[in-house]
Amino acid sequence: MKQENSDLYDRIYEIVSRIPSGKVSTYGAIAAYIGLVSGARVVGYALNNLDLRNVSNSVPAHRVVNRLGQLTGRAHFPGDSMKERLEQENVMFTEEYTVDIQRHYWDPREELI
DNA sequence: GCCTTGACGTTAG
DNA sequence: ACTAACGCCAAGG
Repeated sequence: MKQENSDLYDRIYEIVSRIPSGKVSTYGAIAAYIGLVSGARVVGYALNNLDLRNVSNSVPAHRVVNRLGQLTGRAHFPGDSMKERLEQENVMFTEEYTVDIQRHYWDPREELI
């Protein structure tokens, strides 16, 4: 069965919304879960459209970081709300704008476990 | 309708 | 171990 573009975006938002508090996920993990091998860029683009959809409050995009744990999307957030948000979740930061991804890494399949 | 850019990731040197 | 280039999908110009 073929998936429409809208479904792809919706799926991304759904997975991101499933990220538990105090945990972070990566674009690649989400992309891989959907079926995209190296289409992690699409995931980022989808989150960018979040602002256009005005659902930023429903989708914790601040919990999504790259595989290095760097807050690459912090520039798209008002001020440092992304970093403060993660700190509010007791997420440990290895650097100013880098979270301890190896410790707080969360995979979409963990909910299945 | 073609080309460039982008919240990334992997492989090669 | 670090740096450079290529690849992927989607949207805007």
